[in-house]
Amino acid sequence: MKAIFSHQYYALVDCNSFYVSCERLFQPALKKRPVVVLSNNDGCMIALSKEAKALGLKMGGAYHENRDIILKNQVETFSSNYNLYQNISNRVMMLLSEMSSKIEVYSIDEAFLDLSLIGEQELFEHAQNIKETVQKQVGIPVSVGIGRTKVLAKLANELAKKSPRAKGIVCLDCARYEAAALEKTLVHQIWGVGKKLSLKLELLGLKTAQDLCDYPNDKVLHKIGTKKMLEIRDELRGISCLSFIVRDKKKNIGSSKSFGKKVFSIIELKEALANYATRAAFKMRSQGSRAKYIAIYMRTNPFDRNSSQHCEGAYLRLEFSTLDTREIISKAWALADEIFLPGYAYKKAGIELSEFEDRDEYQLVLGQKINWSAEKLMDTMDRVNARFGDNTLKVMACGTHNPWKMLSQMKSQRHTTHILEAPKVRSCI
DNA sequence: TCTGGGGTCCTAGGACCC
DNA sequence: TCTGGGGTCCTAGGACCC
Repeated sequence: MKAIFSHQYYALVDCNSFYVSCERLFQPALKKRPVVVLSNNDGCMIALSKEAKALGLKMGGAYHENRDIILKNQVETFSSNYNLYQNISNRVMMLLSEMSSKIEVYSIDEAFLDLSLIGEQELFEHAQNIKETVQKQVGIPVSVGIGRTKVLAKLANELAKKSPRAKGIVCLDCARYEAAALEKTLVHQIWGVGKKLSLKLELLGLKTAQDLCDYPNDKVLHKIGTKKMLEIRDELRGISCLSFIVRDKKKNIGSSKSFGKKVFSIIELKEALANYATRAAFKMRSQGSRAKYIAIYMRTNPFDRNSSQHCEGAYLRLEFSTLDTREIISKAWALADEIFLPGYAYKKAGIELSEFEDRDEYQLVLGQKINWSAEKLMDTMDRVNARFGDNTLKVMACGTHNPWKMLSQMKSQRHTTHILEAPKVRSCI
């Protein structure tokens, strides 16, 4: 007889090797084959199938350093295709929200579910149902971890992914299971404990999650990792500290990318910035916001030891918030003029918008006029681009040739978001 | 040749005020 | 020689996440 807790429970549902699973969805022949998905610019590996990991390939590893292994083992390689991944993610999240009273979408491939309406005896069965339903209706394999707090649910999920016996589900619904899980988890594997914090914890002699859970000295923990560290320990003890966040709007929105080649000219760099600004401004308008704060940065390639380095940022705060892509570009360009240094080989640039106000409800200053024509123009531009594809309408500052543009040589089709790239089905009748 | 991009939260310490 | 103290607000930057 197991001692069952009487508590609130959370589930963490995480899609297995999400980007790889999305690619496999449209190419079933890739099942059981080694597959990797590359970051923007085809720089490093950001998603790997189990089979690819077994070859010794690592998450975050540089593509060019592992090309030999990849070619020799015929590893299927894809450039990232975010249109596809976001669309599949939306389908998964929609389904999950139907299976829970409350859902916190934590990232593109994982979500916390509030299980307060599920009876304790039914938790495991519910996890099985979630797993099977997502697999059947969207075609994406997921792992489910259940625990009394978010940190415990996350920990359960890690074990669900690792242990072959668990078959993708770990439910910490009794003291014995919970203790075993804490004992098996090392401090650096705890959610919220990164490299720096785990080093400090290890210096204290704490090796496992159980050690941290049992550690009584609040003062010492606070010194190591402030309030956050204490919250993590309490969550491990089953005391809920991290709130369930139903994310509404983002507080800052950025866009930055590495260039496909070295950029020496400010004209090309500004063109890239105009494109990034366009994207950030569009994302901001989609959530109904307007920005007051604009920051940009540019940097050379830190890996290139033979070239001189320059990395600098600049920002400004507008008198009145804006949602006008043209205004954002012109401010970004002015900032670029301030910090750009000729003679350097720039590799990356980015823009960030923040200090948002609500698009339609914000404080006007005496004498301030709303630029209705700009608002209408932006709305029209967004609608046209939504209907006919990104960049159908754009500001000329974005240029047309974009020689700095990143490489993305192995991208799959936008199967679900672009009509010309949808899979074709042939009838045999 | 080639090493991601996009976020959140927290806090120390500076600036300023009385 | 002695040179206040307490409070608030802001922000850059650190740490972490996927």
